[in-house]
Amino acid sequence: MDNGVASTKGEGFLSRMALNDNKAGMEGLDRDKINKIIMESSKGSRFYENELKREQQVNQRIEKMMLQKAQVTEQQLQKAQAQVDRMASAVEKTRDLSRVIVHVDMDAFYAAVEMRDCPELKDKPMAVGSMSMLSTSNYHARKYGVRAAMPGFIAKKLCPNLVIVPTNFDKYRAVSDEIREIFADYDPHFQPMSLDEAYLDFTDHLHQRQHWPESSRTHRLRGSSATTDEEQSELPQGAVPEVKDLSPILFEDSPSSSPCLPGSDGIAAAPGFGAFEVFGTSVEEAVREMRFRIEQKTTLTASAGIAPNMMLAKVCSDKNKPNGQYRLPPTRAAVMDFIQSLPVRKVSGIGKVSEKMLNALGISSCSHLGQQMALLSLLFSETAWHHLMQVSLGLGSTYIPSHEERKSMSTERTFKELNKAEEQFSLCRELCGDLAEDMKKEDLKGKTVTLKLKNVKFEVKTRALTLPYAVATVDEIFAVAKDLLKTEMENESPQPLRLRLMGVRLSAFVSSDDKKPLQKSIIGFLQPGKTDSSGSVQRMHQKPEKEHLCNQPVQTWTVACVPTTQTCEKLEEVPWQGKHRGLEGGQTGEQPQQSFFQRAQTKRLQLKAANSCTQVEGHGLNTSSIGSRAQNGAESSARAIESIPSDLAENDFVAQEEAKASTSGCGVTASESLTCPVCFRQVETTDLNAFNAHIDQCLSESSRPPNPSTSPDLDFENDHKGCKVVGKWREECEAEEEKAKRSEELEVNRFDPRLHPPSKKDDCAQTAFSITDDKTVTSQQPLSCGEKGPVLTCPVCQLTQDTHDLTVFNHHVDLCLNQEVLNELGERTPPSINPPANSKAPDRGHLLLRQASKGKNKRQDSPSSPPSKRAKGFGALNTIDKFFR
DNA sequence: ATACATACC
DNA sequence: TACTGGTATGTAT
Repeated sequence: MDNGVASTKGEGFLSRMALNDNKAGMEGLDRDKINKIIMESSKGSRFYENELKREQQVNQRIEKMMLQKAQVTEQQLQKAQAQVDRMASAVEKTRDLSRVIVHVDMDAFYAAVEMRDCPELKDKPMAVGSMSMLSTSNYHARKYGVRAAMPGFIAKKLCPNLVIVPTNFDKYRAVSDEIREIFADYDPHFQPMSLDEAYLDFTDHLHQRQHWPESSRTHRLRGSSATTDEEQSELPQGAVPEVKDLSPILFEDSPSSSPCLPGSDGIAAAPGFGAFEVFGTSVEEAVREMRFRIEQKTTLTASAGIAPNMMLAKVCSDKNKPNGQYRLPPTRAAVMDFIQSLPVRKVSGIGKVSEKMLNALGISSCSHLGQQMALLSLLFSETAWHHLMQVSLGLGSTYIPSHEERKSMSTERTFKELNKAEEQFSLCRELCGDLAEDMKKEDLKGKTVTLKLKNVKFEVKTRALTLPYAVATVDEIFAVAKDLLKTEMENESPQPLRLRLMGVRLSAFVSSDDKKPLQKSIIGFLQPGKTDSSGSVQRMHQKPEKEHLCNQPVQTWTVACVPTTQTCEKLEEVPWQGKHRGLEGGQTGEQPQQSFFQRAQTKRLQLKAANSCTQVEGHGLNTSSIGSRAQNGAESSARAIESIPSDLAENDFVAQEEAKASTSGCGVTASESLTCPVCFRQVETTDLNAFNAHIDQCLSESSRPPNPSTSPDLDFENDHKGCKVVGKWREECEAEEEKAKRSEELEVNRFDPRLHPPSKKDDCAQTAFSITDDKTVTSQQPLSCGEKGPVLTCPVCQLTQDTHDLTVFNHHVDLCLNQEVLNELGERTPPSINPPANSKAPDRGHLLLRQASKGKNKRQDSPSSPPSKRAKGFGALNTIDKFFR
């Protein structure tokens, strides 16, 4: 506004507040009038004030961008253009039009369910939600500008007759289960994005379908029995018109007619009734059939998009909404034509803010996107402009990635102002309880606790702390969360926190046994020669139906642009359940014959568990120092490794791969197709540019750190013979392996002699085990090196450690254990790996000491002051401490 | 690692 | 009576 940015759109009000008429059912509305009402309802509210602030932040961001743009020289632009062109043509070669991806989306789902169950509502404008917030609205209501994510009270102003129905998730979930059963018939590995939405890969179904007899493509109209029932009995009241009547929503101007209406193709005219419909073998017929079955089963309609990739399918499903479908033919011409006029905002992943930034650059449609790519590459981050380039070319994921394990779990609640410390703490505890319950259901533990606070001015804060161990119980979570909360109170003191929302989240999951992913990657790295086969074995474990993917160019990095939202509800289906499949038999404690190292590992895990318990109980926590100490050399070196691939992505990958192929025994394979060292699939090209582009894509995804929870550490369970193929673990192993292979630097980092223990023996025979039985030793209260404490002796290298910090100590043991594995495997591995036991290492004790003290520096109070004392130190918070006695 | 912002349903 | 809740990811520090 002041800076002239907002005026680029010619609107006098906040763009963030304005009606989003992007969605279906919102065409041809009186936007100005609606926006006026929205503004009037909002103006002056704290919410509005906060939106104003955020709007200005966005404007500043845009201003900054424009300044940058102004400084771009013609020369830079030309250079960028050349790069963009090269990239584009390389990426172009990875285009795959062979898959048939379908995105299905129920029409106004919650509202439709409610209307179905309450016919009174059918002709009325209605919405599901509350006076505070609406989840969705029916199409009647949309005509008034009433839509999802709008507060009910504003909706009421737009449409005084609006009926608001409270949400009933159990019901939606039940319906969702019904439609998912149908989805599974077309793609058993369909990916639900929420209760009402899913991606399906129809490719396989269509191949089979070609040979299906007509009877298998015949479906009954509205019967109580299953739709695939072959029985030829006539329905008592199966007349065609009734179908339309039963439909919960009347779409007068629906772009496509209901499949069972007269006039549709393939109606099987059972005399007089038309009780059956036969569907053809084409994609469109198959999708129509699926939608038909959904409607027959649930009385609800769905829309679908058919396209060669996920991004396009998503856009297409919106095209003929409601109750319609749209197919984008799998030709480059059709795709490019479709893309040109597509508003950027329609693309999943480009939201309000991105749209506004692009608009400021004169970009509103995808054709502009392509035209401005050079500029975008200079102004946007690499991931961002790569994504935009994909979009501009109409590219997207051609396979539907299965959801991995969840990465976080949280609970949050909004309430009327809460400003009493005691109430805030008790609420916090309640939230922790809820979260703990949910965590238990999925048998998860996490190391990072995040507290989220929103004050009455709608300002949101998050405060996080990462522990050296994983937690899951109320007490454990609360022990951390309450300290985070306390800290915030102190910061605000003497004013009270005036909260309107509080939330608690757990992340940095670790499998229930608190295992670590790091070690197995080393095994994977060392495993000789069987990379290719193990790759496919893994895939058979994971997703056998996707074997064909091996021959596909996979635009892995575009996955990031695909919506990855789970659901709105905690009890939603959890695809990640069963992630331990195939691992159960290999748990540490169940091994009949454990090696010394296995026992050591077991013991260490027990120790960790014990620590978590001790820490939660009693001793006032000094949690603020824990997180900073969680790092040590091992972890930082792991991070260094992970950062390498992205750096390398800048260079010529192929050359490096080829150089290494002889020693690593993998990488470039046959002459007419190349094996991607990241995703391990065959890329059917001999063009190195195309191949490099493919790898770049894969890298930008794989350079993300692996999810610890996907990788229970089986290094010892699998004995030291190498990488056994066990479920997902293998997948991780492979990914790590690939990263490791990429550079000699990796070896340098990974096997930095400084990280390896000297092999000389120490005469101190005391083992860690006897020590760790001492319950006074916890990583919670690390003793500085100068302090007296039990001596810690590494059970592997037998050396006394110059630390009393169990975190540091455990990492040392980890390293030693790794070393053992390396030594053993090293005998069967190319000599490029030095047996580090022989290397002359700098004083390890010194190294650890340095790390320990680095952590100590971050402590806020003296290490010698017991945490319990510190907890009592808040004069202003006496009542709080009392509260927690 | 932490904080914040953006996005999706 | 006055603007959600759950999850993921990107960006900056």
